[in-house]
Amino acid sequence: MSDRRSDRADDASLDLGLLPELLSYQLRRAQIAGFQDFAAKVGDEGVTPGWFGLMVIVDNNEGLSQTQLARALGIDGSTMVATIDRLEGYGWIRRERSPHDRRTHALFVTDEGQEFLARMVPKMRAHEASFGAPLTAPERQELLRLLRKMTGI
Amino acid sequence: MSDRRSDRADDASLDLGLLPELLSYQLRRAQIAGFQDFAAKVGDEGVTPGWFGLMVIVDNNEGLSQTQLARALGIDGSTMVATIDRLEGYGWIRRERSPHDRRTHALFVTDEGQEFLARMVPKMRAHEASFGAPLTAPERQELLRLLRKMTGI
DNA sequence: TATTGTTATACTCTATAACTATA
DNA sequence: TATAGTTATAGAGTATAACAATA
Repeated sequence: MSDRRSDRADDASLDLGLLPELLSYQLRRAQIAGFQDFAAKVGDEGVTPGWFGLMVIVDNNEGLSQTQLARALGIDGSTMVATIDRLEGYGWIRRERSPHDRRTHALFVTDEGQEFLARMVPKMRAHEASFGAPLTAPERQELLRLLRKMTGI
Repeated sequence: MSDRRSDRADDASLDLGLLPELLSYQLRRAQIAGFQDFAAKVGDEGVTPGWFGLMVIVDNNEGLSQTQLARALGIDGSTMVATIDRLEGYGWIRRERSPHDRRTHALFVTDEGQEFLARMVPKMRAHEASFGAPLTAPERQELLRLLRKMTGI
């Protein structure tokens, strides 16, 4: 390594300019930090936050369609296909032709999917606890309130 | 559309279970909302929040290396190459062989890049204002404080 | 030996467009 | 005509591994 001080040396010295005062920037940083903590505490089966959320929504809305699920997650229906394919391949989600509208696939969490969720939920709560650990309980609630207020409920 | 109520009808009725109480979930939602507002208010030149942040960091740390920049952004050095290639192609960033260590590329914002930033920064502030509009000024500051506290400064 | 930047390659997530089966 | 799901395809963004130049 050079000992010339005219070369910038350690990364910690970088000046982030106006970034730290931007909500967008701090939100992105917090979300990345959350993702990394999730990967360490929850993601040992290769699961992502998105997959976890998808499983929870199907579990709480049995029989919903792929289109409804895609809308709830804000993604295109074509994107949903491969995701459900994989989750079905893992045996966690089951597609069923709806008898009322034979175009739609009603989605269900299988027994194996229930076991997966039963394993995940405590890990998810542990992740929440460790990720939110720097905050007091009222601060954590206030953060949730402010985030909800900003995005509109 | 079916009139059978045994089919789930409107997406608004979906039950999100434990998700709304999770910091990870609300952070992700807020970040997505922020990204969309950014795209509407700032992204008219096809720029992303990541590119904007990169330009700001180079602007505030002229002559830094690609490796330093990659570390500051938390991405791999190999990923940085194509990004700098494009930004160089747009004429916003300039690579220069460092005379002290001829392996490294010192990065600089070009005059055109400065003009780009001069156009972007006001748009970014407008985006911040509209995105944070549901919050009062003290709430916005408190949100920033809580996010910083959680991710460790 | 180690590091910087590069290339080749692959994987994930996302979208658009065209298609089919069905409504 | 319109909608649900599918397929083909493409574009970002990311990573790992191997490499040349340089330290």
